Amino acid sequence: MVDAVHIPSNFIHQIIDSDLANGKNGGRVHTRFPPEPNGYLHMGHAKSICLNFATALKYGGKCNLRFDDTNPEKENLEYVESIQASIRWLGFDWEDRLYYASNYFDQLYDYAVALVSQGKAYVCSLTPDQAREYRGTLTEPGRNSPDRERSMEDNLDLFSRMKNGEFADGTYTLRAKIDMASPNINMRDPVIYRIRHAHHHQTGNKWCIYPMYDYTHCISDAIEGITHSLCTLEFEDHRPLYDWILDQLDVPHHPQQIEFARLNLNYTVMSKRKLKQLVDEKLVNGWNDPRMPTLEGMRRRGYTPAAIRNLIEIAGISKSNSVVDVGMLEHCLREDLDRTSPRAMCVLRPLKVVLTNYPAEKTDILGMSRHPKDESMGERSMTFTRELYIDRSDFEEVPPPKFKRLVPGGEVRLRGAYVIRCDEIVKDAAGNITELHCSCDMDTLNKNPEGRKVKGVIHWVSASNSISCEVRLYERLFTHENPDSAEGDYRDKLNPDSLVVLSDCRAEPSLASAQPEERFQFEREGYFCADRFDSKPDGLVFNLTIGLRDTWGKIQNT
RNA sequence: UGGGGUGUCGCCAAGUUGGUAAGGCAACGGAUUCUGAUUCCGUCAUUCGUUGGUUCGAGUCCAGCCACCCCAGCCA
Repeated sequence: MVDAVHIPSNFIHQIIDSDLANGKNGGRVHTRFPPEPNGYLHMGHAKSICLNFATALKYGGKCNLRFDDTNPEKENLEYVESIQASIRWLGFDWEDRLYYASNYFDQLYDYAVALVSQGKAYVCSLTPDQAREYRGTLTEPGRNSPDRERSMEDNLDLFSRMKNGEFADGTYTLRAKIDMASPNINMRDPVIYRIRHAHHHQTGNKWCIYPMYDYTHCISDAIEGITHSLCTLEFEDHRPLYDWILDQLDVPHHPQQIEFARLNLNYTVMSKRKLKQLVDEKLVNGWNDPRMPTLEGMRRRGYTPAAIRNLIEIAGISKSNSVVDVGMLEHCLREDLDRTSPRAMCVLRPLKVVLTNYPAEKTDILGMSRHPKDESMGERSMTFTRELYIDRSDFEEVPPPKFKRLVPGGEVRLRGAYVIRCDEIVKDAAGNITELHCSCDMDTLNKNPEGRKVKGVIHWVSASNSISCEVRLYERLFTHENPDSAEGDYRDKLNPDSLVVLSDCRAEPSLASAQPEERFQFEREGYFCADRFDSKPDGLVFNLTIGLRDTWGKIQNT
């Protein structure tokens, strides 16, 4: 459990401060994160998780995990498990407070009976189509159901028979009796129970009627003693119903619902429907594809929980619909990764370099710090040999202006080793560069050459003393800032280069022991992590989490 | 054209009793650097959707207007 998540004060905390000052709730603060187990958690959920848990932490309160499992047909255990794993991974702990709305089905039923007994709810036989027609429109009031004045006795009997399984799905519903003319459509006698002969992942076949969200959520909150029920903006219109239900019933407590804006990020989609479509149409490789904004995908990609938490912190909590720039997330990521990742060298696109003046049998064992600013990470060693690999992008036969890497006749420093000069370019029959013949200035180990400045520093690996590995390079899934925008299908805005697999990269020997999910900074390239599922000791696979800031690349593109 | 919300710098976002626009991201300069990384300095809203009004004084109060988001599931 992270003990310090700082959500900066926001309008919700101001409400809580004022509640506390007024002695409301006996000084308690109790929140909950209430996912429906009908899919995997994504970045949007992370906001709610952080807000709810961090708020509890800030005020010395508690936060429950409650599965809002009132629609069995869409839910399953796999989601229940994945959701818990993701919340733990993010760094939060609900201790012994894991609940399910289905825990309350008996109480919920009793409360419904109480409502019927008070004449505040009735059994309705309208079909879904009829119900829609009776509901009216945004600008016209609805009409009362013909069943609205059914006697309390008959309602009780019918509701009990609904529960006992005497009726088929869709034949009856239980509706709250409120006001069919309300300008708020949620108040036009909303359905609170429907018949569903479906197996439930928690309650099995015990029930064939299931309570609706609006009816369930407020009562669940009340039962759990939730003080502040935080939810997203689209539920603002539901608040009157939330309060109405609790006002009718003899519940132990009346929580306050407060709404905040969802998290939106540019260059991605967040809707469950679209995410599912990407998976189903194999546009990505599953829900945990490293390009997905799901927490499982981001985890596999190498994102750190701290970076995600930090983004939520700096993005803030408000009520305005906004789109956060992924650049902010990337900033949080690099900030955390730079601090925590040991450095290593890995040549992504190898180009052989032969040091003509370096004896074939000679070798240098070079010690290099794992982190330039954190000595506690220690050192690793690399073997320097006559034949090396450098990255193809670090050599240009015809260099662009301001290029400060290797060029014909030019010098460059091999990081942590010697300064070399390119003397000869070797090409194959097709004119492709196959190797470089260079000379090594043997007097430049750990010291600068006399009388000249060598500006460029590039990374390298010994040809014989390095290991082969696969590297998966990821970019943003979409090329379009707003894939959801009106023009065109979001799938047409997918980035064709979002995944590039490099199968013969050369890594320094110390990387051989990389464990799944272990993170590194490959110097001058970016942050990588060993793939959680595919990386094996004899077949290392690294995922690019995020590249280093690339001002050179930016200069070139302008 | 019903109801509920929101509009402060390219992107987030503070601004609580009206007193003269925080911060972060991005961007742009520059310094340091054996990662074109990191770090470090500096620049970046006479203006708060808009029009009026009240006031010595308004992002903050009042009125009108405009734009955008959400709601007509027996989904959550």
